[in-house]
Amino acid sequence: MAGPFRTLTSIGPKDHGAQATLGGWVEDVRNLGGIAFLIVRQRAGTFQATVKKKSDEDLFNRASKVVRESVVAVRGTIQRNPEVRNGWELVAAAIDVLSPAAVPLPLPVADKVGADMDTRFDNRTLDLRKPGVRAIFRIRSIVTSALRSYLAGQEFVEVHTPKLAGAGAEGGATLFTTDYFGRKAYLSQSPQLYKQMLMSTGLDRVYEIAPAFRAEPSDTVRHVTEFTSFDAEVAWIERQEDFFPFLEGAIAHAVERVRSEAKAELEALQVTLKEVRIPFRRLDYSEALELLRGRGKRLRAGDDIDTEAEKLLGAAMQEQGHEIYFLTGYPTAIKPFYVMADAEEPDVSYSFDLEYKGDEMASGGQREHRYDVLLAKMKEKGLNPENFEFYLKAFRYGMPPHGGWGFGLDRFVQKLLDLPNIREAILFPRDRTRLVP
RNA sequence: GCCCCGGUGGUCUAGCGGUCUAUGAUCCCGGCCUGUCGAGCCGGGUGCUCGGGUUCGAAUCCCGACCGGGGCGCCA
Repeated sequence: MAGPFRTLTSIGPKDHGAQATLGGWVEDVRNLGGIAFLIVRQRAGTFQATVKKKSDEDLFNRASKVVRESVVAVRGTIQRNPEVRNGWELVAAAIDVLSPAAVPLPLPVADKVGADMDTRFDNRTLDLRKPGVRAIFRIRSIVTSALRSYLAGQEFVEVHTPKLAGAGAEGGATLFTTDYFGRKAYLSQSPQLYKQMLMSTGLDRVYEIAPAFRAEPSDTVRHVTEFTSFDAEVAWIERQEDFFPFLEGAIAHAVERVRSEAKAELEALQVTLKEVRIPFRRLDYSEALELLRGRGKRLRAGDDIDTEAEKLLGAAMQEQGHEIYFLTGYPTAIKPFYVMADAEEPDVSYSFDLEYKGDEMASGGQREHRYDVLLAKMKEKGLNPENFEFYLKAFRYGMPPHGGWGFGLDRFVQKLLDLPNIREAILFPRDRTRLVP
């Protein structure tokens, strides 16, 4: 099927002499006096349209005046030419400006100067015209596709839980509120409660890739107020390690797919991806404290691992060849009510964080499925069970043992591609100050 | 929320009390050029975030506001 517009990738020197119409954004106009070149950008790269003054002076004059970044359709003859970058050029017979670009551009697209992040996000659609910026989102798409196909192969069901909620997940401090026909509603900060509820139904392996909202006024390169969470929950486990292979497999598969399917994008970003070896290293909390002590950082048993400690551990693991590792056995006291405590040592919980290049990618663990214990822990954490009746109901009539994780997709893409800021991995990021575009 | 740093043409920057009628690049406009591909050459164009203060004199120093970048806390 030959549409009116040909893609650059469908054309080569073999088409020598053929008529074609190509569309794109004019990246540059070079008028050399008697000959002019339009460098036109498409999804996959650029092609050159050539106009000679002596063959069509009117066309030559109009071509020379096209404003950069305008959308044009160029009709002409494909001419083989080894001197040209693609090995061919389009000798133009007609050039239509389908949509002119205004002057000046608020952001340089193909210029030799950069732009600040703020300027770029204010003009994100122009920013995304740059091949390196777009490459991030082609890769992100491969990642989500790989996660889905891997888990589908493990008999997971993809689910979608509500993002408007009448009660918070684990408290209330970090929730955005909104008006719901005169009632107070919240934007979901996590699918945690819902995916657990599903474990009581027979949909015993579920995952969800969806937005989560946090009203934390965080101001860092790894926090945004709206992020994409890759959550999963697995029932019929005996210990949390039983579901680790699913997370490991999904990540390894995603990296492999990116390595094989995004070679051009990785090159545009100047990123080399190493193969991910599974299983990942498991580092126990107490082992981590000892390791930190050896590096001059003293934490008392029960303390949370702060950012400095996290970076130190990351460096230590990296030295041992572990770019990615599980940090297991966090103190029960610093974990939410739904995590299960160790049967032998109740101060230690069946929980973990997944660390990647010094940053937290995921956290999860085995959940408390015993109704009475769950209820007691909820009260212990100062939560009112009445607000969670809808959730507790799922535990009252038979809940299998289960566990799962929440994994930050944006953060993963950031670290995978060594991006300096999580916002780079999000098309239209939302942070403390940015709500537009 | 706290701490550090910063706001100069459309964009990215130099300057950090007078000689700033503000640097350079990119961009835009005009001119030259028939093979450019980071095109080249010549000429021109646009700017000190805002409000107070210090000073003979402020882009430059001080205070405040607003905006931005980074760190911490929190976490995905």
